[in-house]
Formats: sequence, C-alpha cells, structure tokens
Amino acid sequence: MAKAQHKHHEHAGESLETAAEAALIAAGEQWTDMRADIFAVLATFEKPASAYDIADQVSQRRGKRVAPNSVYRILDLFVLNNLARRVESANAFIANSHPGCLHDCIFLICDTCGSATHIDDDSVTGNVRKAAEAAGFSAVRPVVEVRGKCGDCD
Amino acid sequence: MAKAQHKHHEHAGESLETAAEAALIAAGEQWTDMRADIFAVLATFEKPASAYDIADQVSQRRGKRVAPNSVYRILDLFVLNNLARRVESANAFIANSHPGCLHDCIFLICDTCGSATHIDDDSVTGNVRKAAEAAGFSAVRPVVEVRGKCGDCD
DNA sequence: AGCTGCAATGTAATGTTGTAACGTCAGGCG
DNA sequence: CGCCTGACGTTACAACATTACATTGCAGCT
Repeated sequence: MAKAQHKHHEHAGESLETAAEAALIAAGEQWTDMRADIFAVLATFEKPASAYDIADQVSQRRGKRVAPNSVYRILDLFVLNNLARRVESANAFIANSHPGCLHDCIFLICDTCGSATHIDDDSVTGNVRKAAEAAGFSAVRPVVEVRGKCGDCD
Repeated sequence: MAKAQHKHHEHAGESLETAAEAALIAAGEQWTDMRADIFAVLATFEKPASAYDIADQVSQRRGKRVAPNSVYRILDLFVLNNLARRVESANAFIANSHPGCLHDCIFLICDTCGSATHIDDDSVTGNVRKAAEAAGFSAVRPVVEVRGKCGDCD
C-alpha cells in the first residue's frame, strides 16, 4: 500500500472553527449557535473532553444550563461528519484539527498528563485494515489508540 | 521487525480455566473460588461481557448477590495478568484464550452480532508502537480494535 | 396572519459503567 | 493468643450515556 502523502491544513482557533463550519455546511447540515459553541469549547481542550465537561463549559458560556443530552447529540453529529473524534479508551471526545480530511487516525494518550495527540499514518492503519480483512472481517472503523507517556512527561 | 512465529495453545472450556489458574498462580496470586467463578463465567461469553453482566451471572451461579465492585477488582487483576482483556470500544471484557502468551492483540468487533474475535499480528502492532515512538511517545499499551462486520454477518 | 411540517434544542428521567471508603472474615505467623 | 495481611462484602456515589417526550423557531404555504 502506497503511503498517502498529502498536505494537511492544521487549523487552530478561529480558523479551525471556520473550517469546521464549512465542513458541516458542505455535509448539508446547519451551523447553529449551539453547534458553534460546542465546537468552540471542544476545541479549547488540550485533552480529550467528556460530554459532561463540555456541557459544563458551554453552560457557563451561555449562562444557562445545557444538558448532556444536547451535547451528546451534537457530538455524535460532529463525529459522524469528522469534525471530532471519540477517544474510546478515555470515553471522551477531541476536535479534529483538520476536518474535511478523512483518515483512520491514531491517538497517543499520555497516562500521566492526559493529553492526546493524534497522528495519521495510513500505512499503519491500512495494515490494521488488511489484517482484519484477512480474518474475514469487513473493517469499518479501526480504533487505534496508544496509551503511554508523551515526550513532555518522560 | 521480524514477524514473531510461535504456536499458541488455544484453550477452551476446562482446559482454559486450568491454564488461567496456572498463569495466575505463576504470577504469585491466589486462585480462589470467587476468581474461578468469575473466570468461568467470563469464558462462557462469546461476546465481550460487561462487568455487570458477569456480576449477574456469577450471582446466579453462587445463589448470592455478587457486587459489580468485586467483579471489577478481579477483572482488573485478570487484565493485569493477561488472563483477560478489556475491549475499550465496548466497555467490556473478554477472556484471553491463551493466557501466558503476551501480545498486543487486535480485536475485531462485529457491530451487527456483537461478537469479538481476536488476532495477534505482532508486525501490525509493532508498527503501531513504532509510529508512536517516532512521535516521541513511549508506548505502553496499544489499543487496536476494529469495528465492522464479521464473516457470519456479511 | 394563520397553519403545517420539520429540524434543533430543552427537560426529565433513567440506565449503564466505574470507584471510593470502610467493614468483615479467614489464614499465617510471631 | 494477638496481630497482620489479603480477599471479599456492603454501601454509597461519581461518571458516562440514552430514551422519551415537550417546546421552539423557521420555511413554505394559503
């Protein structure tokens, strides 16, 4: 399998939100205030954030309680449209820093500081998919996460 | 990285429990009735089982309520000693069919029937580890799971 | 304006998963 | 015996996730 080489636009802050909005619009969904707020809050987290963390922050920002329920709905939408990812081993979510690019991505989660970085290595995830297919399995969504220690915590 | 080639003893039923017991003893832990029961119940599940599922089954088998708490304690011990694995994307546990062999293993979880099979491909997981190290990360516990459709559910 | 339909969000309740704190019991050992 | 230790019990609670149904607001129509 050829290693996919392509440039990513690594967005941050304002620019990332704009990109997320564009991606969601492109998918035929709406970009509402609520969604904007939730995405904005999600993007401020360094570490994977739980739906409840996000609910708290958004509640503060809006001066009105936002129920976890609403957050989950929108988070699901984000994940579906690749604006955010779910980190399975942390029961938490993290913003995708380059919405629009579809990858099987790999998360490195530091057990010490809790931070998560994400790398895209299509050759590795491609091999995971191939190994699954070889076992007669139709891969749909590879979950590749590595728990360990990040460079800062060594 | 050389592909590790070695034989696995694929245990089942009685034999698996014996092997589990041996592995736990070898680790300097005790093999108590409670632990035996929990392992036995865990091993009867085809699919990853939640701690609460196990607690229910063990409660029946013992004719006395066993609290999830106790189950978690023992499950953690099993995971630590490689008698069982945690399936992160399902918040559930599954017995290791060859305790004693230490692998980074790959789970294939069928979203249709819920069954999980596990494969060991050290070249794939080795690459995952290498990709993590290349990013300045000390890999400790790779989590590689693939959600999709199994051969039977195609 | 008034009505209708639909998507988004609100509200409340509940279900599921995971931990913490502390008590009890049995076995080993001085 | 008294003491320690490891296993397990009991209770309570924290954290994560979903379900069912109500409400709001806007678009399109008459």
